[in-house]
Amino acid sequence: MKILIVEDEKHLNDLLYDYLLDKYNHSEIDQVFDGFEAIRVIDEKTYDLVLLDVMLPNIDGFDICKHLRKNSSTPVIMLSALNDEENQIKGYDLGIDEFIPKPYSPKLVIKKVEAVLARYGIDNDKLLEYGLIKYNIEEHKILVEDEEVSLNKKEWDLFIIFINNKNRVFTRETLLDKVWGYDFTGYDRTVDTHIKRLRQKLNGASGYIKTIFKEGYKFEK
Amino acid sequence: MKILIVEDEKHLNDLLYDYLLDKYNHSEIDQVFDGFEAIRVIDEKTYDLVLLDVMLPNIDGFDICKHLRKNSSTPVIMLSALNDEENQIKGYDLGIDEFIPKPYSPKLVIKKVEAVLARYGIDNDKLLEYGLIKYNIEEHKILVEDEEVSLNKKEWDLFIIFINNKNRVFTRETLLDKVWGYDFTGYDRTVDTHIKRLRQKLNGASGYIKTIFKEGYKFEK
DNA sequence: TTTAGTTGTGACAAAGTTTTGACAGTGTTA
DNA sequence: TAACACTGTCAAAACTTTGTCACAACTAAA
Repeated sequence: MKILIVEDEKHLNDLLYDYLLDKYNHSEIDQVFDGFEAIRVIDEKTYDLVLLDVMLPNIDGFDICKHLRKNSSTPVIMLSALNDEENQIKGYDLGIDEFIPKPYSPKLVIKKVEAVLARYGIDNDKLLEYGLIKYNIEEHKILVEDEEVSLNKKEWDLFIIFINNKNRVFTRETLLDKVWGYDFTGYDRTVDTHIKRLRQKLNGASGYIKTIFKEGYKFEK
Repeated sequence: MKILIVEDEKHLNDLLYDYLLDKYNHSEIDQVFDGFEAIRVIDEKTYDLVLLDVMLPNIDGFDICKHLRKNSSTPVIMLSALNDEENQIKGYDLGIDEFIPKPYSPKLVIKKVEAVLARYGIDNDKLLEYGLIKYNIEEHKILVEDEEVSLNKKEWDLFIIFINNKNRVFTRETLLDKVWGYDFTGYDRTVDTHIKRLRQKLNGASGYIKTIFKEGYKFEK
């Protein structure tokens, strides 16, 4: 699940963040603090839900909502100190899902979030996402472009290391230590073979495993 | 930056989490609550720092530390209610970096965290910047005017030397020694060719590599 | 302005690395 | 036990990187 919090008061933003993380603890929750940033992240990433304050530096919540609605139907919960009917109506006209007047209790916000997510049938299925890949480490499950893929032990071990250490370059030797164990006495090309097999299974996401010539491999979108 | 908190009391764990997140707000901070989990995540992911409680369900902090030290030198700060000299000594023998007796103030913990990270020269791993160039050595990544550029090994090695020694003039001979090694027996114009290739890839920042006629090269905005 | 010495550049072949498919050994399961 | 899946090794193929060279472009000093 991916949730974006747009709120310029750091304290409130963090409060929401903590409550959401507590409730949806394997989710990606992003925080931004002004209108420009909000537009930037909205354009880059698709969220399951946006919590949107109205009064923001640079671009206000209404305009952000307008922008968002141009090409997405992501649910929006609007937070506002401007608790008058006119603003609420303006919000609903722009297609928001809930309007929560300030001051609010975080618990109320969580309730509304649950309600909205339920309404859209979005459930907190703990599938994490990285580009084309969805995965759940606990359930040992991985989907690539929504197709379930089954990995062998070594492939899975490699995958876990990569997904938990995105962007980091691993030498073959390090991978051997981590996956095969310190005492493995074989040949370091073995890593290549398993990388090959993992790449094949990753299909469209095979390119996420990058070869760093003469260094090793790294995992990156 | 990646920090792991191992502490079984949810309340204390969250408290540390909040303080750390506030201080290092773009970092990945993971929380685990018992010994088995701790071992699992330690094996999967490489952290920059581990905060480790001693009294834990399943496996205690000392054994976790032992396990961690088998193949890593990640800094460890140990937290313990067992505030006797013997336990502190036991901890330091296992290679921990700091020992903080409970009860502690979160602020003290943050201070110690800062101190340990500084001691190891670990900084909040954003992309470093120099003029038009952004780079992250660990991730083997370089952006020029926000476009990612891929460098070959030799180009990368040259780049690293330059970026770490801005303004310094290097003779071809010095560069050969540093990049190619003392035993390279080739021709010193090889350097020129690689400089050419590096400049081409640096695009708009190509002029940062200055030719010092009859001396060599230097790197400067 | 000329000249000798330096540096920049494109092409290319050699050297080195990585990818890949095949195979055999090992383990697992029914 | 037979069928099957998983793993490590290998060698050949595919691909990248590298060093050298020849010539063009430039620099500095006479």
